[in-house]
Amino acid sequence: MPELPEVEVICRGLEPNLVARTIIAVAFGSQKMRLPLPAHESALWVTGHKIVAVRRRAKFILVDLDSAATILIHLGMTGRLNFFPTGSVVAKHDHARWELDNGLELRFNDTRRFGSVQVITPDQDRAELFKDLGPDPFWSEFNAEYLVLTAKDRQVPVKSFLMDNRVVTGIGNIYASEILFSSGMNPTSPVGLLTIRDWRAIVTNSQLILSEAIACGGTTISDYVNSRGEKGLFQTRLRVYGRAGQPCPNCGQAISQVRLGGRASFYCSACQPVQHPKKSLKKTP
DNA sequence: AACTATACCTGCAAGC
DNA sequence: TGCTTGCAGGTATAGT
Repeated sequence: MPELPEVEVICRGLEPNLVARTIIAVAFGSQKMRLPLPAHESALWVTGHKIVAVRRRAKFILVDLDSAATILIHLGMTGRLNFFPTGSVVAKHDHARWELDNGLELRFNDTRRFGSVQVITPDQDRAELFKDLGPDPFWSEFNAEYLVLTAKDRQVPVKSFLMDNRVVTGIGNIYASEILFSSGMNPTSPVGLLTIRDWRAIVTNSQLILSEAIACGGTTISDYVNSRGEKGLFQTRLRVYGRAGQPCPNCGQAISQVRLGGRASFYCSACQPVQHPKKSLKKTP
């Protein structure tokens, strides 16, 4: 469900309602998640502690506590975080509940259970936790020079590359298609062929589209809602995602669909032509 | 090392 | 009205 904009919108919605609240009690469901739910002993770091910050790293939500522990939440495809009155009826797929000192409890609901909830204790190495994650699209480290270097001699389709956490975090299946459309790049292009100008366009458009999507409250295709239960609006601004056969907003030609890395990918074959190498890469014997 | 396919889950829509 | 099939916003892993 959620990519960077949706997770960011959820974080911003949670922040004023969580910071300075104390967690009174914690309850977990019994169903298996992608990662095991926190062990019982972890309650020591959570129960009776005050929330000091709510942050985002990649598609993770970090809830920092005054115990110096952090609750780390990933929403997977269908995860939601919403507030309910304490003691109200628990819904199907509610897997975690944090009771607060204001009569509300925060609930993590996740139909498909691809999400995760972890408690990071103060002794755990935070750098180690995120060591395989690339930069956020809004960081200065995400720039054309970095991308040229990282893509050098590689053949992966540029769309799969943009969705690779180790390269850049937060760009998922919807926004990858949108960013490449805005950049005039064919999603199948092998990354090694892109020029520094291509990467500059991709960096600029990534930041532009992701910030627009945040401003619109994210994209709701079927079930995404923010922390107040409201849908996003960016789905009305999608230009290619989910629009196979419909006219390209630029040139009117029918939008094409192709499967890359097992994911549906949308593009205009006129506005996003296939890349051709400028020079032959063939070695002369 | 780089790349691809698959697995993990539930729910929904489309096709028969 | 069922039943089957394929597909969905993510990511870790096993295999080529």
